[in-house]
Amino acid sequence: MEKIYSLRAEIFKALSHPIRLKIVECVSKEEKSVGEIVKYVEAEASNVSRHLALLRKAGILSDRKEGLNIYYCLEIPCVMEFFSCVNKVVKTRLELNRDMLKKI
Amino acid sequence: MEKIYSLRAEIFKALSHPIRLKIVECVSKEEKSVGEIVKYVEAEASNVSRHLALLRKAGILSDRKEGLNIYYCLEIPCVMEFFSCVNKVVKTRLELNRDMLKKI
DNA sequence: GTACTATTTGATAACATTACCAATTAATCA
DNA sequence: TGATTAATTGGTAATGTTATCAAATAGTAC
Repeated sequence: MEKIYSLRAEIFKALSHPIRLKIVECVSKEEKSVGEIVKYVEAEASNVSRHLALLRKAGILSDRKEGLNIYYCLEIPCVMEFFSCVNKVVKTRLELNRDMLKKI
Repeated sequence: MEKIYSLRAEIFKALSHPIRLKIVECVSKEEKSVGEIVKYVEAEASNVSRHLALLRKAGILSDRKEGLNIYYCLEIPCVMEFFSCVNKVVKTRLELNRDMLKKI
């Protein structure tokens, strides 16, 4: 398997967790401190910290230190364009479920 | 965590494996039989079969049976638009690696 | 120096994913 | 019927991911 497919897969893997998707949404408009992100996603700080590190390592977020705070922002804004397509897939799946329900 | 983030994450998870990305590429232009896909991705048939099932379950591929063969095709063409953005991230990462290399 | 706050890291246990080989199903045809 | 081909499924061991709690780091202010 050519390496390029693995490199691409890593980006999708970085986006394949609900907390990480919520983090991406949180920082998509403007940078946010870790504290703000933790409040937004409603998860344990240490857990969020790991997800942030993973997103940074994948190249999706970048960070900046200022005093005690660390601010994260979306490094690759085009990632946001994924969501309308993903919502389309999700919608189709939910509609299929609804149609199956009708048949019961 | 709202359910919608988990549903979205499942789509990304389905795309987060090199073999599955190669499968998506393989069937993106026209439907292909499992045999053709197996040749294209150069992996074990049983392995490819499981990846195909996963992509179908996620709603990304659909399948059609004809005689002994099963044909898969891309159900959600907009997925292909992800790749130019993903390549951008990959390129940035590779450039960072190159720049680090220069400093050694 | 101590105290305080923000964030990350270590250790670990629970859980999920993957590849492999063998066995199975399903369709076709002689 | 049995043989052949295409594809999937069962079992399993190896590997990877995640959440949690405690501990550590790093910056600020006194």
